[in-house]
Amino acid sequence: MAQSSRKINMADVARAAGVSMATASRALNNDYGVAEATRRRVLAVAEELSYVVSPEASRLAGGATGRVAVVVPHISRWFFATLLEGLESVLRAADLDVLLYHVDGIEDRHDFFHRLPARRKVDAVVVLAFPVGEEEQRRLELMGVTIVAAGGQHAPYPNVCIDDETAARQAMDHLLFLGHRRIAMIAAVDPDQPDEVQPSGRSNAYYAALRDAGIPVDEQLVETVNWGGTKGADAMAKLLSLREPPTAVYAHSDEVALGAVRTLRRAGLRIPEDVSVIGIDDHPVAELTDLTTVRQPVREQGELAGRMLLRILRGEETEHDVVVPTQLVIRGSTAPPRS
Amino acid sequence: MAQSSRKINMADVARAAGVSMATASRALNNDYGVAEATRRRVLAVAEELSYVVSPEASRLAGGATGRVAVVVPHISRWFFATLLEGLESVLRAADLDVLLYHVDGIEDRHDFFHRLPARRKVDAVVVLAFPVGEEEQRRLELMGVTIVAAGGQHAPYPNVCIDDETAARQAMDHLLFLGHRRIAMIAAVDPDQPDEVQPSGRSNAYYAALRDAGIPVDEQLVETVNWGGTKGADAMAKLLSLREPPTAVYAHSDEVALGAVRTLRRAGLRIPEDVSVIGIDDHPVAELTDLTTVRQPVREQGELAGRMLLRILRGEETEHDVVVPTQLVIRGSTAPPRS
DNA sequence: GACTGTTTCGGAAGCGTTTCCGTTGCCGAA
DNA sequence: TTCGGCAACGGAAACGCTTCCGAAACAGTC
Repeated sequence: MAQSSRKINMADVARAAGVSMATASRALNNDYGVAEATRRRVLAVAEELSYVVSPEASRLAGGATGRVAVVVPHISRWFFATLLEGLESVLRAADLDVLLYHVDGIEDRHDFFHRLPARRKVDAVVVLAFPVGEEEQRRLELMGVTIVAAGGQHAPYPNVCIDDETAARQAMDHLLFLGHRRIAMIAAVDPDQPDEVQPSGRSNAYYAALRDAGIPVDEQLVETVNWGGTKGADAMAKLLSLREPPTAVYAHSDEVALGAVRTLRRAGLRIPEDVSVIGIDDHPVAELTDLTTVRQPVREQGELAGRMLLRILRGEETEHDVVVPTQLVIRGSTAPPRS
Repeated sequence: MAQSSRKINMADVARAAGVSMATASRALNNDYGVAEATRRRVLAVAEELSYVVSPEASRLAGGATGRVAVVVPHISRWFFATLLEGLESVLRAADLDVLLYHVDGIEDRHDFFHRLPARRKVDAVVVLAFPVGEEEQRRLELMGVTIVAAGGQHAPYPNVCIDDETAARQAMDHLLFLGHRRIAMIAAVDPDQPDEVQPSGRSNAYYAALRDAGIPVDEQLVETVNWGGTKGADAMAKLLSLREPPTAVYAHSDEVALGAVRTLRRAGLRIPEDVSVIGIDDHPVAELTDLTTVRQPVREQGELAGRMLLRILRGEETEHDVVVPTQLVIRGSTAPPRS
């Protein structure tokens, strides 16, 4: 019997399970009003026939799409990719499909927010690792879908993130505790994000820590660069050209810190004997390069956001803001200052 | 007249333009068989009513889904994420949506090919950065959609990749040229991939290069580890415990190479004076750590795969296999052996 | 035993397109 | 004048689901 190969639909499943389409639909969607035995039978048949509902038809008829959009910048960078990885894993476990929207640069970003609302392609959107501007918020509202954020800072949506200020403070306090008083900061800004939404907790903490330690701020010790390691290297070079260079460097991220390390090494300086370096994130290469840093649980943030979304989608209550803890990881790039 | 606010559909447009739905549809889709004047009228009306076709309905009725599935392991690793980034950018520019399927581990992988969660949801699937087993190929066929591969090795589908053997050979030849004769290899295997599909070009080249140089193989100098940097560190430790340690180390990837570097540094050895280290990939951190390596254009591979797919989807001819070139990047981790 | 309430389930009406088949109208050729 | 051919267009059947509404079955209550 070489028939088949025809595309099977819900009617086939219903027939095979000996129920009506209505019941089949309810069973497949885990809807209310289906006897447990019936549901199981339908599910079994569906599995057997390796049937999947057509999202188009489902959506057309008024159901959910089973899709969620994930908006994320800079996928190729560890932090963002890892966040995505965590999120994807829980979403997919829940049988939701992930629509990936990579937005690098203001332009992309604008484009995304401008056109997504037109098409109702998803049940929800997750904004990963960047703050959402006001205009953009308005566009999102317009879609009328669930929204969740993660990895960025305080968002107007259910959100999971770290406390940047605390994390930064942990780094600074470690340096201070070691006895450093001349501490430089290499701040990183994302050139692809509008200035107004740049989170600044990591900078604030620098000043706060210094103030609390009674150390006057020397603005020469503060460098601001675009994200990315090579920029960190340049900044370090500038710092080394000061009459009185720092004994320790606090970088906004491990990548930037690594850039600084390169410059220091090339200058023949030893780490940590001559200069201490600390980063934030606990990027995998931090472990490989013996870099002291402040760890943030990245994958977990993605996972938590995913679970949060699931709960909301199910109509359950959920906390609005989740802040995950960070932790100082001491490796070989920090030590007390010489003398 | 506060009527309206009802969602307008193609029927409304057709009516307003004084044509049938059939004609409206054809006009909107730029199909054949519509008088120019009519088409313009329909388009004008649609614009006026700010009407957009419902993608769901459109697809239900027989159009393409406008989506493509991307299957990729280890997103959080630079190589995979970058490939994805390149692919996504061209796909999205072509107005295709990307459905992300992350498969880490045999299990995930099996699950994906077994359940084929993407079936009926996409027009094509792109397999990123891993070889597809025979059984898996059979499952994929089952979806009856276009398939393209990238970043893995020789695939039975249209494919873009580097020539692993050539790349590895470039690394080895560099070491050989510098005068090294005692060269170790730290080979990396992916524990998440079935053995049968592990590409081995990077290993083959080691033996071939040695043979061509007339250097006998010392199996003690070959270490095989799982992907990931810390494993590279362990392997290096083993290598250093040999009676006659290598003067140079060729690692299958930059990450593994970095692991080796850490061990060497901890042992107080200088790079490259005491030991040379070379990797493959040109991972961003290679630049930050002054690591000599063989660059492969990763983002481009993703982009090329995307364009290839686009061409196929449009029914155009396209080359079946694209091999992109690799290139030696000399930095500070390699030098002639001492004395 | 009649009645009410609760589950479980089926019929069938959409949802908004595309596309298969025709039909109509017009032009030039015979 | 008739007719074949062709471009332009219309009717209506899918497409595959969700959900409203009502029927049936059954349990519990007085």
